[in-house]
Amino acid sequence: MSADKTAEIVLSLEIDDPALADRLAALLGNVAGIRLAVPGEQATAAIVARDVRSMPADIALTQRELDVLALMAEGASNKMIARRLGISVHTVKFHVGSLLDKLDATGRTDAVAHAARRGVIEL
Amino acid sequence: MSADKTAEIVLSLEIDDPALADRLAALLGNVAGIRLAVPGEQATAAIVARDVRSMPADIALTQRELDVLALMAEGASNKMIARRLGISVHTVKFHVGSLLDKLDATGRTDAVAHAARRGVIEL
DNA sequence: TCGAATCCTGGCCACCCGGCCAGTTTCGCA
DNA sequence: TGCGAAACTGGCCGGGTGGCCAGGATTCGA
Repeated sequence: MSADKTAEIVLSLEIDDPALADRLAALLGNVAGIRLAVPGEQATAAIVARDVRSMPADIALTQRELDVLALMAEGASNKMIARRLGISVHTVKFHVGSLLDKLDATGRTDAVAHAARRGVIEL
Repeated sequence: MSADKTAEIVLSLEIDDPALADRLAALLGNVAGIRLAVPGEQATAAIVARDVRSMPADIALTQRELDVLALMAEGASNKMIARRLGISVHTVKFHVGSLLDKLDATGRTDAVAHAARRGVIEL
C-alpha cells in the first residue's frame, strides 16, 4: 500500500515567511491530490523559500568562470576541467585564480562552498 | 505595483523524478494564485524532493569525521585542521581518506559538495 | 577473551594546486 | 583607432593533497 503511485502527494511547507506560508497553505489546502504534511511527517516533496537568498547581488562572474565553477563543484580536477572545456590546464588555473579572488576563497573547496552559500551555483 | 502582496506566487518545480514532477505540474497548473516558473525565472519558492529515495539513510560518519568534514567545508587545509583539532596532519589525512571513501568522492571539494547535497552538513 | 571499530601516528612518494612571471588573440566600446 | 576586458597559453616552483605502507591505543560487544 505504501507503493501506491496515485496516492496524494504530501507536501512539507518549509517557508520562514509566515505570510507567504499562510497564503501557500490556503491555496494548496484544497487542491485535490495534494495534502500538506503535518509537522514531522515524511513528505514527498518540500516547498522552500527561493527568492530571498538569490537577491543579494550576484557576484560578477564571466561565463567561462561559471563553466569552471560548475565543474569544480562536481569535484573535477584542473586537468579534467581542461579536457571538458577543450582548453589548457594553464587557462583553467587562470580562471580558478580569478574565481578564488572574486569569491574571496582560499582554495577550490572554499570557492565552491562560498558560491553555493551565495546561490551562485546549486549543489 | 510590484509590492502587491496578493500577486500570484511563482513556484519553481525542482523535482528529478519525471513522474512526480508531471503530477505536481498538472495539479498546480490550474490553482488560482499559483503559477509555475518558467526555466530560469526567479521564483518565490521551490518545490524539492523530500522522500526517502532522496535521503538514503544518513551516511554513517564518525564524530571525528564530522569534525574534519566541517572544517573542510570552511576551506581549511589539512594542516589547519590538524592544528584546530590538536592532532597530526597524518591523522587528518586518515580521516579525509575515510570521508572520500564513505562519501564516494574523488577529492575534498567533491566530498564537501556531496555532503552538502545529502544534508550531512550545512553550508 | 577475542575480535572489530575507532582513533591516532609515522614515512614515503606521485601528483595536484595555486601563485608568480611572461605573452597572445579577440571583442566591444569610447 | 586606440584601449580595456575577457579568454587563452606557457614555464616555473613551493607547498598541499591523496594513496600506500606500517604500526599502536582504546573501547565495546560477541
